[in-house]
Amino acid sequence: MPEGPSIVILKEEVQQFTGQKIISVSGNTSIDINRLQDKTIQEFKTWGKHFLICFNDFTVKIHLLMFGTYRINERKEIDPRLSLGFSDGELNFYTCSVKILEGDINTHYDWSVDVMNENWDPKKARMSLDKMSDKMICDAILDQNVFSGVGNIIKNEVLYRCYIHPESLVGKIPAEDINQLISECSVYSFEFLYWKKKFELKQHWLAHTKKTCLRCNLPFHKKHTGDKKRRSFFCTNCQKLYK
DNA sequence: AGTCATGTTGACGA
DNA sequence: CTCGTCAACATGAC
Repeated sequence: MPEGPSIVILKEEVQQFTGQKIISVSGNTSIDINRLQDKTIQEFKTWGKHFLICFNDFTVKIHLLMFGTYRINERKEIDPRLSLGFSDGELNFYTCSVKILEGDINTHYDWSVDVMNENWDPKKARMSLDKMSDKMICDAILDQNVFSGVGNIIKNEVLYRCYIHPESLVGKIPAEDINQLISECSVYSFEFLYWKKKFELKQHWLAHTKKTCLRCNLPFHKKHTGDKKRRSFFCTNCQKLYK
């Protein structure tokens, strides 16, 4: 379900509850949910794939992992991990990780590494990559401390767009290409958001799950690459391997 | 029907 | 203690 853009959509969809008081709370999460009772939501935020429900002096962090889902003013059959009731609606989360972050949320997150945040700082990504020269780019792009919000789909699409083989070593990729990769991580994330809202994300995939390269018509390669062993779809004819 | 995946954490062992 | 590996979690698409 979730890469960064999907969590941005979630944030937009729950805006009706900003400033609302939680009048009932339940769920099978292990956190102390009583703490949320009668609290007012100050703000919803996201940091990459993290969905943040901010209160005065603490924040509930929700991570949907691979299979998490949510419902707004609806319920699924299964028990919610966390359910928040308001005077005029409810918000339900299923099969996700729920944690509490104490104090000022700004002390927990560096917003400048989130590719969809207004404070996103490409130069910072550049500096981080410079320290990872022996890593494969497919792993570096998925590093949430460098490109928060980027997931496996975005990884495959960005590498294809930039003509870079996923197993290329970060330190061997020309500076110009690195800069383009960094830029595309953010640019593609916003395109992902735009297409996902129109329910046409998949039809815009050029690499992810594809069997043939639309540029040269040769078959794609599918391989679990890097330390993370995540699926990569790539064209060895069009995407250059720097090693 | 069985396999696999848009992800991360924590336990365990070397 | 630290590093690396891997199981665990849990749903739905194909």
